[in-house]
Amino acid sequence: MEKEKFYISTAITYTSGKPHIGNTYEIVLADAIARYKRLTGYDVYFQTGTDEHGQKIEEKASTAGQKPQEFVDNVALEVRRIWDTMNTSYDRFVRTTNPSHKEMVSKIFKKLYDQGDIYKGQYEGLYCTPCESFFTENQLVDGKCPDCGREVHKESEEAYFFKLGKYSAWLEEYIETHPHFIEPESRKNEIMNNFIKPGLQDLCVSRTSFKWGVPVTFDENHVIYVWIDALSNYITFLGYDVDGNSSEDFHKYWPADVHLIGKDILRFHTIYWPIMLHALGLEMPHKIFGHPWILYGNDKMSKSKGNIMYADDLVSLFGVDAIRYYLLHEIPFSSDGTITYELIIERINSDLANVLGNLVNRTISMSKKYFDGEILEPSAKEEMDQEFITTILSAKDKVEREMNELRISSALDELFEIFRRSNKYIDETMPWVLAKDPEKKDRLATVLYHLLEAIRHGTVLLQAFLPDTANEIFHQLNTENRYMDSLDDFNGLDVGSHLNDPHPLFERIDKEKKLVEIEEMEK
RNA sequence: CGCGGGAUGGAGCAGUGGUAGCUCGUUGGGCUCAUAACCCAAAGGUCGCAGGUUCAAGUCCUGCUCCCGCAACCA
Repeated sequence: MEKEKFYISTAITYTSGKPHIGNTYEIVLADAIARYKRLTGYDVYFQTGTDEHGQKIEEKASTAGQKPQEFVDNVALEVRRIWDTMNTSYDRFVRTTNPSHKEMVSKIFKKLYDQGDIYKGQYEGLYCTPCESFFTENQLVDGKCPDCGREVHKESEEAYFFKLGKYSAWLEEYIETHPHFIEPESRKNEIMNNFIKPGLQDLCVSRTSFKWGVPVTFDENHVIYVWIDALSNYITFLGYDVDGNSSEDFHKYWPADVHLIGKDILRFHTIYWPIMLHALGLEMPHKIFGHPWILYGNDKMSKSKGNIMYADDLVSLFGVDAIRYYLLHEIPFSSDGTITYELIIERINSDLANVLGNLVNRTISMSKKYFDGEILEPSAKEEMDQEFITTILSAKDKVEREMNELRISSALDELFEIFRRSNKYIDETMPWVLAKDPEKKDRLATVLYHLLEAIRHGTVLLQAFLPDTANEIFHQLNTENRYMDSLDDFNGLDVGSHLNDPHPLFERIDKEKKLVEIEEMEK
């Protein structure tokens, strides 16, 4: 039977600078979903990358004394390095400066122009001559240019516009008849009430104020609006062709199942993008999910506040899986989450070191001590085991339910219930007491089998979230049985096989000491 | 009255109108296989404020206070 496909994308990162932990959250979130879908048997296509055009980049490059291409090459490399540091399993890393992408964006623009969805008109706005920039009424500071403080004046210039208004009613109806198209729901309401219901204005989709972008082929003074360029990445890199010669991959994977994006760019993905697709006669993505932000304490991360955390620094302090765990578990589904060093340390100690790490360590140690690490037949089941086993077996469906709603944090909670319940089972069965009575040897072997098998169940699911840790546990268990379908039964470990030596998975962190260390480092 | 969200024990969050839950932290106890870890128990909440509907409201309605986000071509 052919596998069902699953296409997930992150937004492409704007290459104006190094991405911080908040930007990195998105790729990790997408990665957990992608890994989980692969684990459960989907043919997954996971795309991420960088958005490399626009005025801001042109300016940044110039400040850095570099050519724009040189500048974005460096940033893209940095982005990719961070994505790799986070151990994310994207299938393709795309860059909008790719020549075939640019060519297709031009063609898309041309097609929309030819069919009358894009037209040439006049852009009117408040213009600051020295800064060569247009501003809106709201952007002005005391009625003057927010950048230089000088007077602005009304000016108009030629520009191309996209007829959003024409599709306004269609979009409104589409969103209303597809309740899961935009999530979380609060975001949907925001978009509907603020933008769609009042009626959409035509969007200015060309610029003449800078050069770093995809040119309008039939009018060389104009550069295509960066969002048209950026959004197209979801189809161009899959092999979409405007002339009807799209690739096999395109037919196979489009429409996307999930566009995972930050809540700040929801507008572009829920208005411009669907309308573009509709105008091109393409299907809609199934779901656009606007994830929340990560705040440092109560503040938004920003350079001016000096409170930016970077993924690579955090990883060198705490390890990849600890950071992955924090991001995946601590950020709520629809409201902004918080990150601080204290919270990271608390989470590592209580969940990873105590609940998970210590469980694996004590279980394997007992097995080593009592049976030299050999896995023996669980031949002495007792009444009390049933409830334990049932709990372990039920975790898979609970995790599935949460993952289908993209509630990653709740899925992890359900998964960790396996480890929590196992720690309790140790106290209920007291293996160290059984070990003192030679007649209880079969019972002891059974208890240990149950524990090891429960750990294996948890670890199979854990692969989606903490892949390195899962690999290490499988190694210690000395098993290759890491597939989802092995979770329907409770007999996945080979009797007669031997465990490898236990190694702590996560060291407990001395909070005070670590915080001092971090403070020293930041000086 | 621009729109949307939020206000629940020390912290972070769940909560379909019917005895207020979870994780962490705190306190006491237990155990000793294990990473001072694990298990049990307890303390701790007038569920932002004021009204209303209902046999019954954290959950519905109205008003108010405070916090956050969005407000269009800036990616």
